[in-house]
Amino acid sequence: MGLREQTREAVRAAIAERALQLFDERGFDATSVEDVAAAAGISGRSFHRYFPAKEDAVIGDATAAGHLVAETLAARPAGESPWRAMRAALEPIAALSDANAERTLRVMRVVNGSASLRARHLEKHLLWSRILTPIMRERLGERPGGDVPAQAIVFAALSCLDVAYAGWIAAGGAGRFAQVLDLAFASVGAEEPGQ
Amino acid sequence: MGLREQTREAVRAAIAERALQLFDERGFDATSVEDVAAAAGISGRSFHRYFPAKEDAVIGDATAAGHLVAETLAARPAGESPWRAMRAALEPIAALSDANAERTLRVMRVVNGSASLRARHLEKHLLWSRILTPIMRERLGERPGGDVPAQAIVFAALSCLDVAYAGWIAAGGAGRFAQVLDLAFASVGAEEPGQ
DNA sequence: ACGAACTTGTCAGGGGCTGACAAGTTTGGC
DNA sequence: GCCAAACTTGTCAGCCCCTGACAAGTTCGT
Repeated sequence: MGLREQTREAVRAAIAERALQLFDERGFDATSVEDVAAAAGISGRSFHRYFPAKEDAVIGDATAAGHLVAETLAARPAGESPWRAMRAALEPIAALSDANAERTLRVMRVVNGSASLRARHLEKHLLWSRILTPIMRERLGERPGGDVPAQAIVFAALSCLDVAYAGWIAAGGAGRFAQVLDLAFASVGAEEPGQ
Repeated sequence: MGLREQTREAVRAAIAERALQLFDERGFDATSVEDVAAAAGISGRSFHRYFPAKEDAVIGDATAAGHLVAETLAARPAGESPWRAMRAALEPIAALSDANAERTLRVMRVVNGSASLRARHLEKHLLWSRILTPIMRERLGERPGGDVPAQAIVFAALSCLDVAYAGWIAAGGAGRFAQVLDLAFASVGAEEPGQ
């Protein structure tokens, strides 16, 4: 990686840090891009050269995390039930969330506080599902109904992820996140799905 | 209902109709509020007096449908499994979708074609969940983990609803929507959830 | 050192949305 | 029918998000 790209990444991180701080203090909607840019010492126009949208300063890179989950899912043993495999595929996310509990809580608190951030967050799920659904379909084997079964499992799992985050935040970040995620999965899924 | 309120509702419906038509033809993002307003014979400012946001002309009243689902869920027999009860609670929505298949398909096609419309659509789920979660919690009885189990079931069910819509659209609206919804539910849910 | 590649700020402009205000219309009591 | 109150409408001004274009400055590889 060139030096230029390296500094660019550093500046990017600095802006994101400043942005998260301001959003947490004053609220996402009550903080303009100009505010963030000024706090980071750049122009408003330059902010958008680092982040296509205001929300992206909080959400971060969605693709990377998506592929991490996809690889984990693809590596699960074939005998494992779909639902259990999905839970396992999300383990890297859960582990990261527990390892960086403080920051994760802050981010998710900010995200949950704004409709446009929630929206952007859910678009991430849509992106993930496009990667995960083909893997899940292969795992399910021949079934009628096209992508519906695979997609239903994937989205239900991602819903569990979000519900777990909400529950974890509601508990003030007490306990391990992975455990809350387990509870969410156990509340929904079948070990042996019908059809 | 007063005469004034009646005409207001009629104008509202006319604008929504015109808007949906334009959005379907040119795309949601490529159509400005001004365009819709001009097509409806009003000013852009007046559009926002009928709809708080551009998206609302497509999405419609979210609260009404939410309460319909909530009432149906509350009326399900206590012995029924949570997952089966959720499926039954969505039956009014499915029935409406099948009864107005043409329009439902059009709306969902437009919604799926724009990120901001998808976002608005998912905010509706959030609203519904706030109504449904307490009912589901009561149905589940005493469980550890606060709202997590109830919320996980609710959101997983709403995910199935959306996946079913996507599947139905992908099939060009062939067959009954309720049947696609059944498939989605069967792919995910347990009759007897753990914990 | 020097040209190429990249970054930055400024300016201009489109589009969503809101508050304020004046002009016009409808409503309900008389 | 008449009139005051209530409501609707268009216009104007303004904030904010986001983008393209351009000129000025900086950095990189040779």
